[in-house]
Amino acid sequence: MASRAKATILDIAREAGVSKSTVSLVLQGSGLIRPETAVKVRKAIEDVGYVYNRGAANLRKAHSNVIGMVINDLTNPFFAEMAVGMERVFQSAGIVPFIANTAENPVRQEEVLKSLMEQGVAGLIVSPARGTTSGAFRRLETAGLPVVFAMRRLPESRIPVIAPDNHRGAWLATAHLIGKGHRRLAFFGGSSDLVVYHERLGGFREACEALGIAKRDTIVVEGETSRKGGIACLDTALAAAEPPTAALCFNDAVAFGVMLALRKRGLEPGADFAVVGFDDVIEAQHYMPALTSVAVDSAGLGERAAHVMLKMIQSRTTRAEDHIGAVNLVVRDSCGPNRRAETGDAA
Amino acid sequence: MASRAKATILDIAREAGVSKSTVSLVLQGSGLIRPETAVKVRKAIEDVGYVYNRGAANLRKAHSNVIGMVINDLTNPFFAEMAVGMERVFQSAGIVPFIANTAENPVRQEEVLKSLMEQGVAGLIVSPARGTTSGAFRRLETAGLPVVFAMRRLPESRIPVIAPDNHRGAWLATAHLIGKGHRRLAFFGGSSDLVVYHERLGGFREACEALGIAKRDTIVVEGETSRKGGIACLDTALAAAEPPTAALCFNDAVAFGVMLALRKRGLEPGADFAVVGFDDVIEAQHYMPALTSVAVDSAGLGERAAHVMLKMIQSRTTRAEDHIGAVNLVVRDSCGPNRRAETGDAA
DNA sequence: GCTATTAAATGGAACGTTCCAATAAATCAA
DNA sequence: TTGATTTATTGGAACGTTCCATTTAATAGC
Repeated sequence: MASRAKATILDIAREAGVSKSTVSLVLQGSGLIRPETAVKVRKAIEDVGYVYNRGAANLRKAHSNVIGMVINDLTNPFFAEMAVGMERVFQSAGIVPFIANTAENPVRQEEVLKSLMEQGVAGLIVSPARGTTSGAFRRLETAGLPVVFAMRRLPESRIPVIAPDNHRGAWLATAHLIGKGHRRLAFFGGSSDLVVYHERLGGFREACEALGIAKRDTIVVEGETSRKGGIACLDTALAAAEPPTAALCFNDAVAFGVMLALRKRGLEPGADFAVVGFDDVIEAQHYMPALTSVAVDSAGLGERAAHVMLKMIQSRTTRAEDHIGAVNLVVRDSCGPNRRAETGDAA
Repeated sequence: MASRAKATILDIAREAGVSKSTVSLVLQGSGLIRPETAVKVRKAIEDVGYVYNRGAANLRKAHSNVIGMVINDLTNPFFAEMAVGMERVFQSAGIVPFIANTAENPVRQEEVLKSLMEQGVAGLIVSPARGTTSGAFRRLETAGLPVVFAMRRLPESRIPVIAPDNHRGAWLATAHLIGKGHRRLAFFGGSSDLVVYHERLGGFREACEALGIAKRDTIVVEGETSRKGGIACLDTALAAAEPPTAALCFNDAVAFGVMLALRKRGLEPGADFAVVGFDDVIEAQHYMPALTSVAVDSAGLGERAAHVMLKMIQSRTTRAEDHIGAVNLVVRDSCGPNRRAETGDAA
């Protein structure tokens, strides 16, 4: 009947006519108490509207069952899917993940990290915000808290990372474009303060070199990793003297922007200009034309990251191996007719 | 430096040569301590790698600065945007929101709610999972915790709700369709265990009646609120003896599915069959054809909900007024040529 | 009947904070 | 000087749990 002050274990004890220790034992499902007593206690718990105070408990136990997931952009379905993947495995491990969004803001990230620590989380999975300084994680490392990075890494840091094989993904996509006969290629979107950017751009560059595209026949346009960014990139690139005929985009979002901008200019994505995305979000297959993209299995990587975290917590270590997830190119319609359907005239 | 055991306020006190009370005062920025002392203490805090234990503090203070946001589907951009809107206002109020995803699973929701309560949150904003029983919130109500529902409401519950004007939105959309000359209309997607469903369907029904469409010329197909669901709905509807020529969809996701299914049948959305969505997610304007949809301003509603929560916490009440957000129909290309560009031949 | 053994329940200290009441030191009024 | 006032600091109790060491009750062995 909801008395004003919050009910505690002592209220239950009084109600049930036992000691607080007995109640505590019941709460943790100990087999030491007589079944009838347990029933009586559980009834009292129900009656007084008790809610367990985990903060008080952690004061003694020191080991909480919550872990924090710090995500740089929840509105990007790519990261949302990753988060959901993580949740799945934590749930079945009886761990409650709390998600916090940083909106790519390092200051916000700092706050969020602090809060999560104060709350006494058992571990942290972080997809760092753009522009994060590695100093931000020193404190967590010295605190001995298990931390793993997902999707993104920091330049010089010993924190384990779960991420896709960005280099190879970019390589595959670039090779695909070249295989379609394109000779002037662009790399659109992203910015150089992201390690991922260098990985993907590196794959692009290496594929170009290996397959005989001169560096002067490539153009790299940095930009926001959003539709808006993609639109801007295309505009910049097409203004060049010898504009590219195909682009590898940092991101699916950028790719969508590029396709939009193409249409606006009366150009048909696929036929007049080839575009490849990266991440393969669900929308990719539903766009017109369907986007060819590098699939990275974000949910799978999320699950992987969660498993690594669980293992770290279990073995009370702060070290773990990096995991580089396999990628594969999903060929759809945004680079022109599909190879299988072709007679093979693409040089 | 990282000594093994976690540093406490007493370690700092020892390090700085003051009492624990002094450290506590410094921690909460009290003006009572001499500046030089404060500096000394702050240095010690840094040196020992101290992390504040909010659990212990809450044991005395009882008022925490974290609130929980329980979201039914984070992978739906509509809800993700709402969450981000909430975050914005909480951030500037110095409150840390923890997000938890229920994936439309009432059992999961129960767990998440329990965890959040145990963690001692100051309030809860919930977008209830499908099939939530109102009993799930009784406990929270009796615990005297401020709770507000966002976007969705429960059948018989006195918890304040922040939601769009679903009835009016559906009415507007339906009227638009009828104004375009359609005489056989469909309502696609959603299921009757959602209150929102009844609101939107009600608007649809009322508009039909008011504007002279007989009930037998309408068809209502329940279905998943996803692309997949939309595809299924269209298939069902077109199999009818006198199939509809236009549809109001429960959801943008459903609408995307319907457009996809139309294309697969060689029908052109807009020209051969009109479709209107609901929610107006960002993708709506980027699809081909761009989707006409009822804009509900999810981020704005999120902000509104957060403000209501803030006010409730401040005034330590558990009551608040409902807020019904204005909606408006954003006319794009999925219902055929735009009125303004027309000569007016649509009957 | 008496002691051993097992089973069930309990009191008390500890966890890391906050905050009240108390002290100590410095300043002021006379 | 003495007492009053202000400023800065401090000890200790309390918050709601857990868990160890103990007590109490029940059962068994002889």
